[in-house]
Amino acid sequence: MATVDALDSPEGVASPASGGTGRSRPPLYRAVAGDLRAAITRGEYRSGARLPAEDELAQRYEVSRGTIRQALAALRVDGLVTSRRGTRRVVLDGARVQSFAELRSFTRWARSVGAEPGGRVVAVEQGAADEQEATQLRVPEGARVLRLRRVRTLSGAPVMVERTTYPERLAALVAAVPWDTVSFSEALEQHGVLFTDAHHVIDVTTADAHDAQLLGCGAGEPLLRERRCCTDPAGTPVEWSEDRYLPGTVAFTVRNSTATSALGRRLRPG
Amino acid sequence: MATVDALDSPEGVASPASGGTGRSRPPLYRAVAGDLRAAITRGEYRSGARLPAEDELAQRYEVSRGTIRQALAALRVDGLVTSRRGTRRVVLDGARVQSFAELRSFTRWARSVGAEPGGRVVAVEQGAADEQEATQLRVPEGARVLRLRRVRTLSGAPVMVERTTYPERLAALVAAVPWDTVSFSEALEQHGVLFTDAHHVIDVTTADAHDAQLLGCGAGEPLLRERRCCTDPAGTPVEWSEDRYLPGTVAFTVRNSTATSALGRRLRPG
DNA sequence: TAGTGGTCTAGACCACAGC
DNA sequence: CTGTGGTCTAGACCACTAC
Repeated sequence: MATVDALDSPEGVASPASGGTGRSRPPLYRAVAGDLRAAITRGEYRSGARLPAEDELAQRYEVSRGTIRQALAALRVDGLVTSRRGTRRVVLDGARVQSFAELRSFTRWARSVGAEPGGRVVAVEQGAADEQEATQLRVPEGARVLRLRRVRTLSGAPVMVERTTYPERLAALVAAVPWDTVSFSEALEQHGVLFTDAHHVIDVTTADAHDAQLLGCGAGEPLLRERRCCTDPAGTPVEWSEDRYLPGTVAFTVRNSTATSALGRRLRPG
Repeated sequence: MATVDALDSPEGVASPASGGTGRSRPPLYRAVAGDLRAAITRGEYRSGARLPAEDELAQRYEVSRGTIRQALAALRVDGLVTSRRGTRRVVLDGARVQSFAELRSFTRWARSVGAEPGGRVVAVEQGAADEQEATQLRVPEGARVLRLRRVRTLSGAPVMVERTTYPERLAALVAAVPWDTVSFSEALEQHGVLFTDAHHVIDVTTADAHDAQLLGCGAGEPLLRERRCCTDPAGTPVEWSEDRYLPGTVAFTVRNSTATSALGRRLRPG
């Protein structure tokens, strides 16, 4: 059950002089959100059920209503509950929402769905930014960039070709990552590179000869394409990638609502 | 410039005994968010620039810091600004984010990008829900549903085939909408149907004979597919739709961040 | 050390849903 | 009408950044 016990997290007592950055205590509202999320997952509040009122939750968790509202806002963003003035919150049909990290990293996503992620670097090259790369990474056209091409596999079977471009500023760091590393993302994060925002564009393209060879399909066959630009907290682009998936291997899902709307349709030029 | 003037919205003085629902005054934070959004769009705060501090904004708009934070949270969700403790907010490269309504409604979206939306109903039928429809609309398999198939056009050219299924509860309402209505969404909203949450799945499919005929492409050619389920505030499904776009006409875009993550990748069964 | 955003509280009033 | 979530305020303390 959802009691205050859930808030007495072990990290409460800070062991001083610990190594690393020694993260500060996680905020209360996150603990509350986590507990409510767990209760929903556990089936304590089934799909369609009404959540307790904010005031009641505030009493139960012994926090203020504001903190409860922060927690509920998080659930709202994840599409787990509705919110309407005048009535209690209702639990939505709870498709699990992926974390930002799972979204950005093929490796993390694969692990989260219980598949075995793999990858093979097929090309690394230093080059001059073309128009698209320049625009996305916000560097001058012709600036030096590092390109990395990999085949990504699930349980050994190739499902995607990934073409990632990094700005020169990160080139040395990327080049230093062993080629057989499964997750470049995690490696870069360990070196202090922060990914905090991403912009995705999803459409259809066709396989070129190289794609066809790597994925074992025919040239000209349709592929699901995701182009993605990740930025750091200052808004500076840190990675630009074009991923091409074999049809039938993955689909992209989006949840949104009147309160939060991050998906968009885009008119293609021409 | 961003002054309090922006907050003195005309709807301040309520004309009593007006028709319709006579919406209540829009919240302050929305006015602030709108003003900041406009300032960014106007180029007053360019990409990469730092926004004023919360306290300064609070003074400038003569509202509390809490209200300013609500407004800034909205900009954050839209991917317009970053947020990091210790430094001012930074304006991100501002791709305009579409509203939920623009997202859900082809008509609204088309208008928002300055294109001329059109549509033609090619079939309306009463039928029994198949497995997918039953799951999505959360009705028993075999329950009566209303299916609507339309070709959607941009400036006269067909770009998409839309197959929408409504639960029986809405059938009468939908059937009463004139077939030449451009936006069924707006028509339904005017009759009190609320759309507040949506779940989208995006992938690739191939054109069947009917698609090919309607879109003027070859059967078997790849199409970009969006399947969408919209629910009302109580979480009850109100619409299930499968839209198939000609490649090259639209792309889907998603913005997300560590703070808000609504996009997901999904493993396809099989 | 000063500035800034993140978190949290306590209380107030309002609009809307449902009885 | 009562209960509920939405909005707003005023103030507090803390963690982190940048100087």
